[in-house]
Formats: sequence, C-alpha cells, structure tokens
Amino acid sequence: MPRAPKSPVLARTKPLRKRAFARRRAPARSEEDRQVKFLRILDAALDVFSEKGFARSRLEDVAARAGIAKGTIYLYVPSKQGLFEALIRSGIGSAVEEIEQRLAAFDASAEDRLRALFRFFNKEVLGTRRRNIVRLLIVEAERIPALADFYHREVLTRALGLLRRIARDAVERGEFKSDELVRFPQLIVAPGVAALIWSDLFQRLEPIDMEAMFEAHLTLLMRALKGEAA
Amino acid sequence: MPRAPKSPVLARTKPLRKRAFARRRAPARSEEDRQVKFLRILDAALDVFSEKGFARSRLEDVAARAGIAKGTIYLYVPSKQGLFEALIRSGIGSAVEEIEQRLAAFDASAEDRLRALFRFFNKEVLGTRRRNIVRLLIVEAERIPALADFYHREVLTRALGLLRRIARDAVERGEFKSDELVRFPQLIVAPGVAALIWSDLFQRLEPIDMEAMFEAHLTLLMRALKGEAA
Amino acid sequence: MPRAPKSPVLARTKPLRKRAFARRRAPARSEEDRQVKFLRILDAALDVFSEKGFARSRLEDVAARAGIAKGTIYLYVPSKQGLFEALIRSGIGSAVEEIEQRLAAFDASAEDRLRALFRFFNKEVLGTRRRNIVRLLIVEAERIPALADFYHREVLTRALGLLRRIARDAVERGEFKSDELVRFPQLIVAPGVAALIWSDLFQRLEPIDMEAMFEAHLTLLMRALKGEAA
Amino acid sequence: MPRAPKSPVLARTKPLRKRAFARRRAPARSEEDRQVKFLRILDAALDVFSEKGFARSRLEDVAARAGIAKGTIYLYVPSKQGLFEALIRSGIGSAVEEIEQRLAAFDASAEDRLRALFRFFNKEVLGTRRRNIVRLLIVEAERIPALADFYHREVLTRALGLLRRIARDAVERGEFKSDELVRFPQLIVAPGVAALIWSDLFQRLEPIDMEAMFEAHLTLLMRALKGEAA
DNA sequence: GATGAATGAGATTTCATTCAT
DNA sequence: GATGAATGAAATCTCATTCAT
Repeated sequence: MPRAPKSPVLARTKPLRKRAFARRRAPARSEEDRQVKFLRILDAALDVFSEKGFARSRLEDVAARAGIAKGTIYLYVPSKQGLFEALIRSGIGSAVEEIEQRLAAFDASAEDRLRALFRFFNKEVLGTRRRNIVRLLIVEAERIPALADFYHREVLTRALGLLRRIARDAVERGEFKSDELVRFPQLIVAPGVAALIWSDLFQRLEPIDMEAMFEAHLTLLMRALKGEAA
Repeated sequence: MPRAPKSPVLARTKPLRKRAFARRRAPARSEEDRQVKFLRILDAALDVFSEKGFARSRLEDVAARAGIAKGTIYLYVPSKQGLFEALIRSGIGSAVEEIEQRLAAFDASAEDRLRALFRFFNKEVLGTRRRNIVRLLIVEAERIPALADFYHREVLTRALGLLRRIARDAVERGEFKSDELVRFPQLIVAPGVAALIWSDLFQRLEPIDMEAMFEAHLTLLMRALKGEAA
Repeated sequence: MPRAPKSPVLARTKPLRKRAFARRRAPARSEEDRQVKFLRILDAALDVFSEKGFARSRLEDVAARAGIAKGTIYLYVPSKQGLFEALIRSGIGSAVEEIEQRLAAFDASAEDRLRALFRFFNKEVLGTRRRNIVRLLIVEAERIPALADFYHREVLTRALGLLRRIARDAVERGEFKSDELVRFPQLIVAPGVAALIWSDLFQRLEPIDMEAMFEAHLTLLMRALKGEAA
Repeated sequence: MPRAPKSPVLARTKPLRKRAFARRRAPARSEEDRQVKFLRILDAALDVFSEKGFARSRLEDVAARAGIAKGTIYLYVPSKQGLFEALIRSGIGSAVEEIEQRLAAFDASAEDRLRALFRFFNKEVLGTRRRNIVRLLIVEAERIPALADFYHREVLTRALGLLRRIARDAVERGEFKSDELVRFPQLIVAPGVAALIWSDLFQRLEPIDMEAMFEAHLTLLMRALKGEAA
C-alpha cells in the first residue's frame, strides 16, 4: 500500500536502514495514563535495581519488567541516572510526609511517639520494598552528591528535626531527665539503619526479631532517660 | 597451575609450586616480594573501589595505582570479582582478630571494655580507609552471597559473640541489671554502623562529632543497664 | 492509497484521490492548503538539513520548525530520504528555469550575459539559503545515485548547455576568438562552485569579496577570449 | 588449568559476565608496528568514509576492513570523530608540503609552475583516494569548526600564499600584465575544486577530460595575463 | 487529516580478560 | 614473571517509522 509518490526521478530509492515495524500496545493518552505508566516504570526499576544494584541493572530489563520497550523509558526520564534519581525521589517524599503527619498529630508522651515511629518503620519500610530504596540510596549517594544533598535536605533534616523536637519537648516537660537525644537524635534511629542492612544481608543466615530488638532499644532508652529502675 | 599469593590475610591459600628454573635473568622473586606486591595491589584496589564503587572501577586504574601492568593482577586473583573478595577478606580478618585480642585480654568492667571498643572503632575503622571496606561490603554483599556468608561467619558471629559474652558476664556479675544486650548485642554497635554511613554521605553537609555521639550512646546504655540516675 | 503532495516543483506527481467524505468536523482542506503546508515542511527541512547535514537531522526538529507533528511529514513524503529528495528537487528546478528564461531572453553580448549570470548567482544562490541546497546536494548526491542523475539531467545538462550555446554563439559571431568555453563551459562556473564552498567553510575565517572575484574572473576570461590587451 | 586459588570462602563464585575469549592476531609491539597499524586503520577509514560518508559509516566496518577488532581503533583515537580528524590531517599535510617543495624549488616561469601544479593535482589528488579526503572535508568541515580552522590554516593559507607569491613574482617580472591572480589566487584552483566534485558525482554520467580542461584553463589564464593573441 | 507515544534496530564506546612477546 | 595490545560482548541512548486515537 504505497504511502507516497513514486517520483520518476527517484523511483529506485530504498530506505537507508530498516527500522522499527511492529508495535502493539495502545499509547497512553491522558495525563493520568502517563502517571500510571511512569509509576509502572519506577516500580520495575525498583525491582531491577534492588536485585542487581544500579550499575549492573540493564534498562532493557527494567523495560521488560514494566512491559514496555527500551526507548519508552526515555520519554519519561533523560537517562539511566535520571531514572534512578526519580526512583529515589518518588519513594521517599511520601514516606517522610506520612511520618511527619502521624507524629506531629500524635499528642502523646515521647515514649509513645517513638514507639509509634518504630512500628511505622518496621511495617512500612523494613517490611516493604521501600527498604530497598533506602539501601540503594546508601549505595549510590556518595557517587551522586546531588542525591545525598536531596536526601539530607528532604529526609534527614526533617526527620531528625522532628525527633529532636520530640526529645526536647520531653526534656522540657520533665519526661526525659537528660538531653542526649536532643544532641544526637541519630541514636534513636541507629538500630533502624542497622536493621535495614541486616535484613538485606544476614537475615537469611541469622534471623533477628526486629520488633523485639526495637522494643529492647526503646526500653533501654526510656529507662536511661526516665531514670526508672531496670 | 596455581598462581595464588600468600599473605597473612589469606592464610588458607595453598603454597605456590616452586618455579622449576629461572628463565632469562629472572630476578629471583622471593615469596616475600610476592606478598608485598599483592598488598600493593589490594591497597590500590581499595583506593579505586572506595572512590568509584566496584562496578565503575577499572582494573586498569587499579593496576596503574599499584604501579604494575593490568595483566599482572591476574597472576594474583582470577578475576575482578576475585580481587574484590580478596580485598574484603584482607581488610577484615586482621581487624577482627585485633579487636578480639584486645577485648579478650582486657580484664575490666563491661563499660570500660565497650568504651575501649568504640575508641578502637573510631580510630581504626571510622578514621581510616577500612571504613570504605565496610561500606563496600554493605554495597556488594547482597550480590555475592558467599561474601555475606564469609562476613557473617568471620566477622559478625565472632564480634557479636564477643559482645554478647561481655554483656552476659556483666549480667552475671551484677554489673548489668537486665539482659537486652545479651539478646541484641547489635544494639551496641548500631550507632557505629550509622556513623559509618553518615560519614560517607552526610558528614560534609552536616558534620557530627562521632566521639561525642558514641559517648552519649554509652552513657545512655550504661545508665539504663546499671540503673543509675540520670 | 497515494499521499503525495502537489507542488509546482513536483509537477509529475499523480493527483490525489478525493476524500470520500469528511470525518468529524474535518476542516475541508483545499488542495492549496496542502501545498502551503508542504512548502512549510520543505522550508523547515532546508533549515534543519542545512544546519546539521542530512544524517544528523532529526525529523522531529523538522516537524517542530514547520509547526506540525512528526507523523504529518509522512503524509507528504514516504521517508526521511524522500523528504530530502523532494527538497533538492523543489529548490533547484525553479532556479534553473529562471536562469534559462533570463539568459535566453537576453539578447546581448556573451560578456553581458555572463555578467548577468554571475549577478544572478551571487544574489539568488550565494546570498540565500539556496546555497545550502547545492551544498547538501554535493554532500549527499554520491550516496544517492538517482539524485546525481536527476541533478545532472535537470540542472547541469541544461545549464551547461546554455553556457555552451552562449559561448558558441560568441565564437560564431567573432566575439570570442577561441573555443575553450565551448569545450569546457564548466570553466565559466568553476569560481561559482569554489565560492559556494568557501562561503560555507572559510568565509568566517577569511572573508572574500565574491563580487569582486567574479568580476576579476570575467575580466580575465573576456580578455583571453576577445584578445584585448591587459 | 586453574589460574587462581579456589578460596574456601568463595569457591562458588562465578564471573559476573562472559567476556572476550578468543583472539588470534599477534600484538603490534614496536613503534613502527604501531605506525603501520594506524596507517592501516586510516586507510580503512578513508575507504569506508568515502563510500558512505562520515555519519553513515560504522566503526565496525572500518575495523573489519583494517582487519582488526572494533575496540582496537580506540587504542589509536579517542572517538569516531577523532578518527575522522586524524584521517583528514594525515592525508593533507604531506600533500601540501610536497607541493610547496616542488613549486618553491621550481625556478621557472609562472606558467610552467602552474602547469606543474595542475599536473601534480591531477595525478596525486584527482587520480587517487586523496580526492575523497578533500570531499569528506568539504562535507564535514562546517560541522567541525576546528577542522575548518585546521584546513584553512594548514592548507589554504599556505597553498594560496604560494600561488599568490607566484603571481606577484610574475607581475613584478613583467610576465603577467595584471594582478587579478594576486588578488584572487582562488581563481587559479577553482577548476580544480569543480573537477573534484564533478569526478565524484558526474564523471560516470558525463566523463570530462580533466587534463584537457586544465590545459584550457591555463591557456585562457596565460593569454589573459600575458596579453598574447588568441 | 493530524497527532505524538511507542517501538526496537542500531551505533558508539567501555573494559574485563587473554596471551604473544 | 610481566607486560599491555588486542579482543568483542555488552550496555546506553537515538530516532525513523508506525498507528491508535
């Protein structure tokens, strides 16, 4: 079915190269469709990156898992690197906000609020693929300073600030007798970080009951800070 | 034709077959020379891997930094992967042994021993390139199960066992009033892990006084366990 | 289902089949609209191809510059290659015809006619984007033999034939004393070709007054042929 | 034949990817070998680039024609672009120098020297693949300003300077009666440029006797400049 | 008729690994 | 034992072309 004139001048001209011919899938049209498809890509990327690490992942695999063609990814992100960054961003913002909202709204003792925090962390980070995002971040952030900056600004500053505020309130209200956690709110979450790494690397070799560990951690913290007897 | 190096960190390696005779004016390399050269390679590998991560490192760069030719690396390890594994193994065994010896020989209170442990960690791990080895391990271990196994067996089991023994002794002697650290010795080192990651990613953005943080951590732990007032 | 445009430069193209009926509120495109749009495409193509060369040009850019969508181009030409050919054809025929008409109608001495020719060339080719068409042709024609054939048949044979006739007339009338230009009319236009290339590549580095050069060229030619003293 | 230790730790580790296995050719060792191999690459590049144009040429084809592997090219040049530039450079310098030497040493009338120049051009440029280098240059130089700069500086300035000197000498000695060629030495070589393009594009359609054309060109020039009768 | 999202062949470039010297 | 030139698999990214809407 000719599409174009066979001009007498150039009738014999053939296409320079063979190019894509077949395709099946209907294109996404609405903005919503776009969003959905992009989420599917990010989802696939998380799968693949989690499994192989960034450098060893092939965009072709990401595309395959998302059920699209390689080139399609480039309609959403400018490069492999860009895909990675989008992934990190997408997975983080929401979680932090959720935590912020939960804890801010939570009008309770510091102990209860921290306990709630660890419950959330255990269920929504450690227990899901979000865990992998954090691990990917740890792995790649050094190489991509902008990513470390972003994470520090969007996540750590906010999260540690929140923890610090909780601790300071507790000190001011007399709930806590000393200020170690005001100075180093990192000490609150350190077991969370360790648990995250442990579950990726060693959980299969030596399972730890993370919930019990967090409970022990909080018990120690509270006892130390509230001055109760063991 | 085995080509494996001997080095103190690789004690189980089989001995080299002696060279039958020297070809041309072979410089009669001693076994010691071999080891020295191998250490130079590992050293270079640590530099390069630390800087770029495993996947993005080029053996050519490792060779260049070691002052040898690319091919020479293959006289010591069978592949890039093998080089990485040798590096991890070399950097770890010695440190753990040193810790074990120090802490075992240390006949003192649990508190003093933990304090010594953090001093060592701060000075000999956080403050040196060994930190990078641990980070590399975190990054790559998931992909190389044998490496996670090795690390778990050679490092974690021993180190956590040691910590657990310290905690148990303390409980038995009445120094500690409860057994959280016996059940979860990971809680002792969690801030160390967090500090390690922090110093790679965020120290430049928000420096933390690690020594002070460790001190606060120990203070809290001891207060909680010894039942002293804040 | 033929999709070819009609345009004056593509006179041999078959007529379009009439659209059977309008679907939705089809804006009843006239044949003229089609031609206008096609000219806009060719115009954009000339811009882009001139700037980047054929191989490095993207149809997307052509479409953008023409203010239409990528796919639309394929309603007018069957391929990128076809677009290029249409461009070459469109830009050339008219110019040659114009020259032919001007010079044929010009009843004057050979010298005056050649002078007029260079004036036209300088103003209508060197000074406009037509220059780029010629350059594109030089660049691509070897790869597309049909294009070289077309150009040779439609342009060179006619143009050189015209020049040869002028020279022959001049010889027969005694204006020229020898027949070099009858045998090699190429010698007349060679400085034009050189000027074309020079202006693309070196004019920015070393500007030449093309008009003065053409004048010198004609002066030499006339002196040589008319036998006047220097 | 094992090359490396099977450490107990990592005995099961397999190489990450399959990599190059076979190779046949003995490596080039001496500096001379390097030169020879590089020339072979440039030679192959000229073949392929001439045939397809730069953009459509595949390095794989260049390598194949040179009898080496793709990657080997990158031991000599940093990129496809770099290969192209090296090719242009290599083909030009020598020719210009040769011309300079020949003409400078040539103590003869301007006419004889120009005649010698065209003889050289016809034999050593038009008649060889050097012709293609010049054409490639015309095609690509606009896109690579540095290349146009280089060519202008290394070739045109020198060559046109030489021609201008010849013309000026002739004027001063009274051999030439006017100074057109001093002002526009380009007019001397314009037919050479035109011939070059003609032979690539149209020689197969309408062969021209280039030698005769150059002779006619010189005849006209000399007659115009020396004021002899036709 | 127009559109532009989607496709996937293809090209460049990198670099682990081999092995002749 | 050392070397480093050579290899070629593999991976990213581009963009002509198609076709559902």
